[in-house]
Amino acid sequence: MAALADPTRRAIAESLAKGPAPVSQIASNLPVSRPAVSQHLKVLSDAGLVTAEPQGTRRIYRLEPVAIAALRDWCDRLWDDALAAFAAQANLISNGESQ
Amino acid sequence: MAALADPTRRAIAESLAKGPAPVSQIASNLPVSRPAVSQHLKVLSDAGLVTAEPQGTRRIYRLEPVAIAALRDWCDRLWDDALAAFAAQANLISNGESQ
DNA sequence: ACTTACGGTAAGTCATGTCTTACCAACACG
DNA sequence: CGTGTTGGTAAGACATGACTTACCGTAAGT
Repeated sequence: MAALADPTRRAIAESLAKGPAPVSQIASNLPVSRPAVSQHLKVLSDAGLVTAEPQGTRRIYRLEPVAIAALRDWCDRLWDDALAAFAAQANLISNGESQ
Repeated sequence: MAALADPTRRAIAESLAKGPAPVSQIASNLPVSRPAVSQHLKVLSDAGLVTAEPQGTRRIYRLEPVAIAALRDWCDRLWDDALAAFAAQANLISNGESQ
């Protein structure tokens, strides 16, 4: 999740969500140089968010759906915990809490 | 979403998911000083992820569920796009693509 | 084989962010 | 009305990270 902190990396992720692409194509839609994109892709790859498949001199990067699912699960857990805590507090109040 | 990049802030968010708390209580469960927590809370507050309610000398922070929902929506959109792209490519192949 | 395109890596610069200590304001309580 | 507690802010040290240019390896095509 820390891998998606950088706006450029989020842009890369959103770009790859629309379909796999080689490095140059990704870089052409971004305001940074190609080596910068390579470095970002390394971070995303280390985080397991993307995978690369060599195809001749090109490397086709694609988004890894299971990693996105894991991220969504984290959000869901936070959401559920927050709701449970809210419900618990609501019960306390409805049971006659002193404020 | 960039606000949740820092591990300490994620820990704060997870802590607040279990229920509202004043600053000192949050800081007592973390390996950083109280001012650091205050600064993190400011970032989270600016991002709309948490809200504060003054209560005497204390300030009770609580997680903002709608912000969590927005985060989850972002994940869902990424997920849906990735699946749609995958399905589109699968259709191309099944229709007899030359690769 | 030579050339060209693609992409990863190294080195270096520069900005951003995180943490600390020190200080100050505000509310509650004796 | 002083005293203690709570918490936000300032200043500064320090690390981390993002970007650039330059370079090199590798595969494809003529």
